[in-house]
Amino acid sequence: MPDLKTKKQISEYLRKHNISPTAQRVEMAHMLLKKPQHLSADDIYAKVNDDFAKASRATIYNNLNLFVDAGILKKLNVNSGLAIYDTNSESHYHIFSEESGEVHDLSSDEKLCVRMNDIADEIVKKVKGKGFSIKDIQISFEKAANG
Amino acid sequence: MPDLKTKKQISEYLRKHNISPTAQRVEMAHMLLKKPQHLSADDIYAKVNDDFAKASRATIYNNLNLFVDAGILKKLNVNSGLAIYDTNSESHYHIFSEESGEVHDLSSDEKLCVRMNDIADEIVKKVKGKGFSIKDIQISFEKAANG
DNA sequence: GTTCGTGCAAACGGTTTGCAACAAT
DNA sequence: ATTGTTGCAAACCGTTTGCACGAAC
Repeated sequence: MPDLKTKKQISEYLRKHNISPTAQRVEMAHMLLKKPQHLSADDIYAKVNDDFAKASRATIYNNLNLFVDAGILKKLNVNSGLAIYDTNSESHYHIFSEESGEVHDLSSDEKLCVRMNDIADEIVKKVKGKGFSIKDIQISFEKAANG
Repeated sequence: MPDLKTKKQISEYLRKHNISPTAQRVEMAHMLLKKPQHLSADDIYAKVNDDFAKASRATIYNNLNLFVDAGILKKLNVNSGLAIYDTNSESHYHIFSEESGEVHDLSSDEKLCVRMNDIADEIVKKVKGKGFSIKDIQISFEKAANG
């Protein structure tokens, strides 16, 4: 993850991914990539227009898809039809709540991450033999109950 | 899982879950519960109307929600906005493809299941301390690549 | 002046809801 | 007669798309 503080750095980063750095795209990338986070399209729309006020919903969606195709973002389908965009393109495992919609990287907890990688490796081996590879592992949680 | 072959058995089963056994509901439950399977609402609509021809989409959706609330079915949100209904209310872990939409129970592979339960137990402990419990673990795969 | 990006509004697809007709007690 | 269920069509919500306007090389 390169430093992406200035708009110049963002522009270069986008160009490196074959995306021409328009004002809207730079603004989006700047907001998104300054830290690892999980945001819905609507969150992104709101945040971008909070301090810029110049990107329509269509543009947000178009550019999010562009970023995803370029590998800058990951699109997660964690709960009921709402897409979440993950600005950390390195971590692969997620824990989330269907009720609240919150999403966390499992890798932020080292002990869990190690074990997740263990189990993932095992699954990867099994599945690979059949011509597939693991794309993501998602764990959903809920408040209390069902212990 | 009780025997659910005859319509009489289905009716009793529904009543046991406080659902009055209308013709449409019995027909749906009969088709759904005869074996463990993962179906979309549209699959269910098509299958039910294949050999019965008398349940509208609204009724399918209404009754699916009823079944989910009663704990007869589990609703999975595995990929892009398409709900999948799981007739096996016992297994908790799934492996699925976002491209094709196919879903499998991880528990159908014993070795994976054991390891999944190991890791799940560990995660459950961690998460429980914070007032949460694990609801589901989902693993998504894709064809080849990214090995 | 051609190419590419944007913004609007309309379309889309899966799901839900309001309401009138219809059982079933 | 009341209660609950169905079916239709319209509404819904997140997302995509068509098209005309506008910016950039």
